Amino acid sequence: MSTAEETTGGEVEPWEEVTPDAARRLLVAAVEAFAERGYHATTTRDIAGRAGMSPAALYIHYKTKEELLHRISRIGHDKALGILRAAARREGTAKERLADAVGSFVRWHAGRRTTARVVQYELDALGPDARAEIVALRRQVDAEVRRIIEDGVAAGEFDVLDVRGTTLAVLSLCIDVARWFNVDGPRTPEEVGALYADLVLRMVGAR
Amino acid sequence: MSTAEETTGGEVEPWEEVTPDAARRLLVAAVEAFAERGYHATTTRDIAGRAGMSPAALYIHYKTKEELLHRISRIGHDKALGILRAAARREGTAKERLADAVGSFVRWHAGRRTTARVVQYELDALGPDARAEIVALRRQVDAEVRRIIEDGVAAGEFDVLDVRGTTLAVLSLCIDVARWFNVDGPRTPEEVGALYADLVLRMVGAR
DNA sequence: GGCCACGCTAAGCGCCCGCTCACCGTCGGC
DNA sequence: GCCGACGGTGAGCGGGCGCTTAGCGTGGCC
Repeated sequence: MSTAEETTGGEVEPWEEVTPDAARRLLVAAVEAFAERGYHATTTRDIAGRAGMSPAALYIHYKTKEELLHRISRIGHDKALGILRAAARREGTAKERLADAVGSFVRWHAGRRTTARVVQYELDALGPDARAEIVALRRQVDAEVRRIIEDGVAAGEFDVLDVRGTTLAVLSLCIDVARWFNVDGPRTPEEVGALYADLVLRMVGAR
Repeated sequence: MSTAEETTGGEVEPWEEVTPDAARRLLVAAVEAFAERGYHATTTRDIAGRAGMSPAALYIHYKTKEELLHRISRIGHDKALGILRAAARREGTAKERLADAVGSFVRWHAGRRTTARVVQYELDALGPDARAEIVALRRQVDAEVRRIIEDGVAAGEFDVLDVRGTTLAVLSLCIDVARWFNVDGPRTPEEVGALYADLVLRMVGAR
């Protein structure tokens, strides 16, 4: 989890773990298509076309279109969870850790918006088994944030009435960035991350 | 805009303006189907079936499947905007108005979750003209919230650095309720509305 | 009672979907 | 130089999609 990977410029194509090369190109094409049009509105011909291959090539590397979504969702959630964990488990006060966690989580959702959009909003298109696996990962994300907030409350740093509800709201706020963030808009991922870190510290009543 | 309409129990079917009866039944069926599976994954046969009609019946009342989505989106946005306006334009301090606006807006997104889900998350499925119309309504929603925050800042009630950014975050927080709210979950729409009103007042640094 | 207007259905058209299959070019090992 | 393994293609299958059309039952009006 290097800092280079965590920055949001997108210089590092973050699908290096997907091999062989053709499988990665298909997966990147699928991410773009799913993010633009949604899973159900995307055709396998469109994905293959973006990857510069014939429709049949897709089925050499993936059993079905759904498997593509599953792989994207799995890898994306792993990445998001890793980023959050790195911030949550560093040294520092609860306030510092929460600001860091929200900042980096938001930077990822804004900077890698296409991936985040698929990961966060196409969950329902997965079958029951795959969905269950992803839901388990989401619970870990929730637990990570909740723990920071609980630490802050215990240390007297935060003033929170409803820890679970506030955790939900904080995550909801961060995740929804993937819906509205516009690459051509006036804000950089860094700016949104800083703004959101401040807003979340206010939400938890950080002193 | 009676208070009865604004409450979230769902006793009042809010599609009374849609006539004749068959057209309303089809529209209600479409809302349910779109909310469950998404626009693209919903078939016209499914909608007609839920309304107890043959597939062809749909086309007597609506030109296309997209027109159904457009009508739903238009009516839903009108409703959401009306609810927000009623709260935003009442008498009271900026703090009271903001709490009221967030509370009622969130209660609507939670209590009428199926409608809100379609309205907020299926925008991209509309064609360019219909989308432009809806986007204009969204700008009015944004302007309404921004005005309360500006009023509060001007009156010295709020402490906000970035008014546009904070407005965006507040709306994002409210809208995303439609994604995660679960009718069978532990929270009522009223509870979420109250929690969120408190969180938003913290975000704007209300004294 | 005759008749039309209207709401609806049964059947189906043309299209494009996800996916398959028979086949092919290339490249490393002997 | 031949051969199998492998990654890829062209063509196309079965099916379900959005939508249309011909025709039918019924209720209101004279």
